[in-house]
Amino acid sequence: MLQIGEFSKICQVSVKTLHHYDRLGLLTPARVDPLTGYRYYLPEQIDTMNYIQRLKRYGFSLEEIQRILALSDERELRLLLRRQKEKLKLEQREMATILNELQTHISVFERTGDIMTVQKSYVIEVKNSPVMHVLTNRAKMGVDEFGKYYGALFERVPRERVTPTGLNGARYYDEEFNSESSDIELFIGIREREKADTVMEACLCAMTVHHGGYSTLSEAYGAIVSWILENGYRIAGAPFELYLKNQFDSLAPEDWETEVYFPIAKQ
Amino acid sequence: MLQIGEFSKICQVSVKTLHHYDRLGLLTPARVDPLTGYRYYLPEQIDTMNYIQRLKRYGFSLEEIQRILALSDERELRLLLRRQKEKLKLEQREMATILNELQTHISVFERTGDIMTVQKSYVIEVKNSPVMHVLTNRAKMGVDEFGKYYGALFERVPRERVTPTGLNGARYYDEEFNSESSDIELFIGIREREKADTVMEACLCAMTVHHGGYSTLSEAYGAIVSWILENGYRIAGAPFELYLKNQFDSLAPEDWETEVYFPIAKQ
DNA sequence: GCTTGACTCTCCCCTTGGGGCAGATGCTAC
DNA sequence: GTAGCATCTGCCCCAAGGGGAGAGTCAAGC
Repeated sequence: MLQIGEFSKICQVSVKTLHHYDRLGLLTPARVDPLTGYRYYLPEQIDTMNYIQRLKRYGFSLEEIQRILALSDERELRLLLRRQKEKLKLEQREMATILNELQTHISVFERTGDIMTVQKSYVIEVKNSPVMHVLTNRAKMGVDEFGKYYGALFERVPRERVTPTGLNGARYYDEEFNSESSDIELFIGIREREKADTVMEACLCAMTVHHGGYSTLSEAYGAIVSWILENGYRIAGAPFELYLKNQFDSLAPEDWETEVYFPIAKQ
Repeated sequence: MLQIGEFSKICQVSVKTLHHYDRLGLLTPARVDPLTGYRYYLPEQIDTMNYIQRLKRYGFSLEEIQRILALSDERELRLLLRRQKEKLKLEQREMATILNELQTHISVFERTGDIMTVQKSYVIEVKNSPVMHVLTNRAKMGVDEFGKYYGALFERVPRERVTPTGLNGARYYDEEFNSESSDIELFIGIREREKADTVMEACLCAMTVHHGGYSTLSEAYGAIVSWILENGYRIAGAPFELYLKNQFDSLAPEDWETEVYFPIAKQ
């Protein structure tokens, strides 16, 4: 039997951590002296501890680790490991995108000497939005469910024998930016006016083109809104985006292009 | 002037976050009504908010961001951005290593059907440690200062005209594994017995070879210690490691090799 | 047998970046 | 005048522990 200090040294974790895991029920000592409360561990528990540390490195939370330890189904475990791998890969790609963004930022900063240039370079245009015949799908959704809802929308294309124009986008009705549940209307442009759910008429808009991944998209929104406020217009409707170039064109995030439109009217 | 709700929508951050930033002094509203406490923001503050979100994506903490916003020195800012880039790159490399580890784990698991195999594959040997003549440097250090202290040690090689054998390692005296401050003795093996600081005599050891990066090294320690406890030996001295293959051989972490030695004696 | 120092216990507060809710006002429109 | 939002402050909560206080425990030395 090992005292907590010895066990902690062998496993290279702090005593605090062992207390914590005991309290969570994640790794309870083999024996706890009922009089003194001293914790005693068995050598076999070193393996369990190493396994826990390993799963922690893989990015599982302690709660998930606890479930994994209690798991008897081998297939389920396999599934969880694979899913975690995909999650790590995704994080890695996101980190690569951010690194790219940071590199761009540094270059622009060193060239111009202004730290804000990189996010102020939006050219705002006032023009009529294009007329579009669209299939639409409006729902309360989280931004992570975008793909799911878009999929459902695209399934209608062959079924209803329509021809996509390639102009796809989304309109944000309640702009709370909850990110977990917003009122979003997805749409895909089609040629056939008579088969469309809606015809989006032209309307006067302030718009700009956003280059890059969606994490910086709010900067485009900010740029347009401040332009509107500073130029004597007011927002006259829900804003929408058109996805000109994105991941479905097999492009890296830094090459994506998105048009952001805000319907406006003179004050 | 914008109310907090409008400002929050434009910047796509929650009202809670704006309250939080106000309390931290990170982004204070341009005007706060002294009677009602209502916060009012200027359109220009949208840029600041976007800048903050950008720095947050780059991985700066809110405290760091506050310092950056207060910064007037352009060179210092450049330095901070570059340093952050290096930090992100390091994280990215670490994530790649972990992904590799996870992939190996999944393969071994699918081949053997046992989730623990991958960390139980240490072959423990009982043998005499090699006799080594070494230059040593014992100090309280954090694991992240390893490189620094090793550098100092290697500078002595040309100065004292000694010939490295390529057997380098470290001995851990106080095995608290504080990771921030441990009593560690670094050593590099040399040919010349008479010029050595210490001669490490052969002693009976339980040892194993660890393959892979150092994040899993504690599993080797755990494996040896449980073997010692289960086989009627006791630990008879401070353990040490020999770095056979590592980053200085331009190898990826998964190809590194480390020998771990624990001096032992019969119970 | 006593003391000393090392080890361990529980309990409470702290960290980061906010989220959620309660109860109280404020603002605006009808 | 009042209904329905918007907003305010204040309090507790999350994960994964860290730090320290104050008290009890254990083994060794005298």
